[in-house]
Amino acid sequence: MEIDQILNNIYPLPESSKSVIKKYISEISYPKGHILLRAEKIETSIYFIKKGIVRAYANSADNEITFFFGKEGDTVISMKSYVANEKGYEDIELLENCDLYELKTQNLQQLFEKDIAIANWGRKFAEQELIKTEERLIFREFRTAKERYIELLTNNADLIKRVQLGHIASYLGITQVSLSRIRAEVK
Amino acid sequence: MEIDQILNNIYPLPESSKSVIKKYISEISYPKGHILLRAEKIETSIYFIKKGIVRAYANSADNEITFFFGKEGDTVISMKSYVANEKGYEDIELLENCDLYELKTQNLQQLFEKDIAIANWGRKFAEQELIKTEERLIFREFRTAKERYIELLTNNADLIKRVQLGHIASYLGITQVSLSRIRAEVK
DNA sequence: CGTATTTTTTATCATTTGTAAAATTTTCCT
DNA sequence: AGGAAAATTTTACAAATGATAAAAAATACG
Repeated sequence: MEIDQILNNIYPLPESSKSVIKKYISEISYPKGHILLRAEKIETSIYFIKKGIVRAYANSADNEITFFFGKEGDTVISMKSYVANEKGYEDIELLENCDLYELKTQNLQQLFEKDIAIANWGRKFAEQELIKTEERLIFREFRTAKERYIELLTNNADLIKRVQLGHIASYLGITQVSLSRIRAEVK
Repeated sequence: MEIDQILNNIYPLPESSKSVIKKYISEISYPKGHILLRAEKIETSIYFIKKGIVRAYANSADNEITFFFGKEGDTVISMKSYVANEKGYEDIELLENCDLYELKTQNLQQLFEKDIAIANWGRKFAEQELIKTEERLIFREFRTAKERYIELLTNNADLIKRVQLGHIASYLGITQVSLSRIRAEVK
């Protein structure tokens, strides 16, 4: 997906503001398996996915939980670094070879102070991510694991094809063994 | 909590921008039990809590889930109405008599287009809500129900005193019976 | 192509959480 | 204060999910 479309999907920008942002955006590719963002670091870049798929996961003592998948057109970001300039809680791993657009947070922050259209673009970006996160938080509680799987299968069939089931299970909030049971039932 | 402090806690605004916002803010009180925002409506106001406590809950076929508590200094908002101008998924119920500051969304949206400091204030507001929501989504998965209860007890003791346990249980993602079992253990 | 590695499935048993209903306590109202 | 209503706790049982181990299948790679 091209950068113009990605920026516009978040919030339509006047051409002048868009070309200002684009001055600070560069393209970069990394191979499958690369860790793009790290939980222990204050990250200084955000990325937009041109091609490929990534996952965000957080670790506690004994287990690892995948809580986000990003694909073409999605933004990859350590929200904690971006918002609070603090270490995040997530690693981001590339699940395929990826082509990315990179933007330094610092440059974006400066644009927020100077260009009101870009400030509102940043506002819309946060608002949209917020809606998505809030919906996930709420609707997870309303559905059983099986229903959540079927919903993912219906709305994001490609995700299930492109991502290994252990990560999907974690994203759904169940064990891989449970997911396997569900799949046997649903078939 | 006074409106100046509430606005500033989100993001420090220059005096000029703050007085512009304050022109559009009025005070209003409602009694315990009042439904401030409704799921079936596109809401046209947002509120800041001067005094009192509220809960947001969503309904599905058979059950109701509380997913947010707001108290002094917090913002009460139908995020779906505010962001997308669509019906939300939540009702907001006042759990005590409340004193509120009211701001019409439409007025705020107009200020976003004209005043860059206010646009960045709106951006920061969404970003901070996003961080809070994301943390809840992630860390819920890492802790057992008992750990989540103890955490709430430690960090929000007043909430447990001010809110009935059925709502607390729902917020923690468990049944009231489960919470009762946990409380018997923890005591 | 064949072997090693990774991923997925299956089976068993233990634990957690839910459902339903009754008992108890607290709150509210006159 | 007294009684009704609401909230909370307790109990017994059922269902869902987790943990563990091992087998089967798919994939990677020399």
